[in-house]
Amino acid sequence: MANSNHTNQAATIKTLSAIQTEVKNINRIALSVDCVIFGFDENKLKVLLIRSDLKKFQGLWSLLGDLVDPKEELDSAATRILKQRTGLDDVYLEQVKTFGCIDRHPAGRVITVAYYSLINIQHHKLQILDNELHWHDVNDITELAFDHKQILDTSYEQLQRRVQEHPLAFSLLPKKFSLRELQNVYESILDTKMDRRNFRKKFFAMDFLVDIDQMEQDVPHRPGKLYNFNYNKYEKKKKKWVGIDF
Amino acid sequence: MANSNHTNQAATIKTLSAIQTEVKNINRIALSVDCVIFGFDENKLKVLLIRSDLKKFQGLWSLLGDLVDPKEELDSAATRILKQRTGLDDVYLEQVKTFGCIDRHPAGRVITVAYYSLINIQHHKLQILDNELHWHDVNDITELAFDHKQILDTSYEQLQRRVQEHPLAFSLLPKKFSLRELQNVYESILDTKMDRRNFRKKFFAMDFLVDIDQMEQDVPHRPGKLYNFNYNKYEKKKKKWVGIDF
DNA sequence: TTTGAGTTGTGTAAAAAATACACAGTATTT
DNA sequence: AAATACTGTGTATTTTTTACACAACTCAAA
Repeated sequence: MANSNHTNQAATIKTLSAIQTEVKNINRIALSVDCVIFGFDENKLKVLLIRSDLKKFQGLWSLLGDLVDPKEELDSAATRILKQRTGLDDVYLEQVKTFGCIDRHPAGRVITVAYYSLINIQHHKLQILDNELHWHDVNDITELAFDHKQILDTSYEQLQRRVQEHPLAFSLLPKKFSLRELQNVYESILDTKMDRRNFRKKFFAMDFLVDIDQMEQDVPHRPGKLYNFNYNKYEKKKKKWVGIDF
Repeated sequence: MANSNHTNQAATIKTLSAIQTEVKNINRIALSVDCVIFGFDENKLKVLLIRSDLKKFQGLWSLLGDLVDPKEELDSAATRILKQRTGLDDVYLEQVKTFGCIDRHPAGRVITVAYYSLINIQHHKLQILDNELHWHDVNDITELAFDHKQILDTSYEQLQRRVQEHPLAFSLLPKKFSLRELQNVYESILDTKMDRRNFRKKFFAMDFLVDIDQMEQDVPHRPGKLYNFNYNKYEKKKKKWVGIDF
């Protein structure tokens, strides 16, 4: 096979300069990072999209992405994009998958590393003055530029799996939240309804919620208690595994 | 930020040729695929390694990888590497993560997409005549070339999670297997002991195992029954999800 | 042929977790 | 003052998970 840097002949040790020649001259591919930025508002899971800046996709929305600089770490590129677009750093960010279809980008071979991030829309609202940048209901999206619909779907599926096994939901909420808000996050991400009493029982039993002795404000009904999530306690007590279940 | 292909100024539509110029001239990075090939033998989880063909890492073992050709799909590159090294196609293969540290490769910026695959060592034994290619106990590995130890660790952790939620274990076994062999796979991957009767009960209750009415041969003790895994039945009946659990 | 080693195959009782389910009380709006 | 929309709480039932023991079988070695 052409361009192999490993062979199965014993004792074929390549020099570094030979490899360098290969790396420099032959197999170079453009690399981008795309961020699926999730938020939660109006009891719906949202994703932040921008109008495509490519003529070919004019009118379509796309994820927030950028080329990776050759001197830039992947995670740093994702963090940079987030910071540029939302003004936020210190957000939950996780690599999802790398998408490398040959013809996914009209400009040539561009492979992209997808990340998703979870942000608290309230903290962020100020930043979207730009009317080419908008929050969209995840479930209303049918078409996006490039292969971004596929990237969104994959990220959403990963979020659905992860949110059940890790305390991600809190990243979509303010530091103080009511149990109803928390349940709404789960119900919208997982697209299901849960029993309110059992939901409460479950979270109280976990014992990671801190009752901060405050009540909701400005709700048009009886206000509920507010809680924090205690990440420290979680880190100490989190369980290792579960069992075989498929 | 330099090289941005998205801006937050409304109505900035880039032409395709402008983007093409960027992609061609600036942000090009070499791309490779590395495969973590897991096997199961002697009641241990194994990984297939090759002696590094780079002088800098002479003596160290490394994962099986190669540069991706600009005209090659990522999955195809992984499949190709597997076919080259093991002679097998039609194996379980899954993308794990992309590793992009700036200085991970001595030849310059090379980012690598890691895959893991699960193969049945028996089917494969013939192919390793090459004494630079060897199966190693996963748990005995302390150092590898490049950042391959980190890639292995990440892949192994992902395998541990996945094997509990998906029927992967069967890919490490022959089509016909005994329940003890199956339990040994789980115990070695998860590095734990399980109760034999409860293990059996669980798998029989799932109802995906087919009793093929054959017995183990050539075992130095009372032979057990052999089973197949019924993937069709699994695909039809697999559960959607579980619940909040962390 | 006997014995020891190493395994197979099987069931039940107890504990833990998940589920289903109803009503009185409180803040807000009209 | 009435309507709305939520809060907060407990129990009984079902399901799942866990812990645990023994007789029978095959092979290999004495």
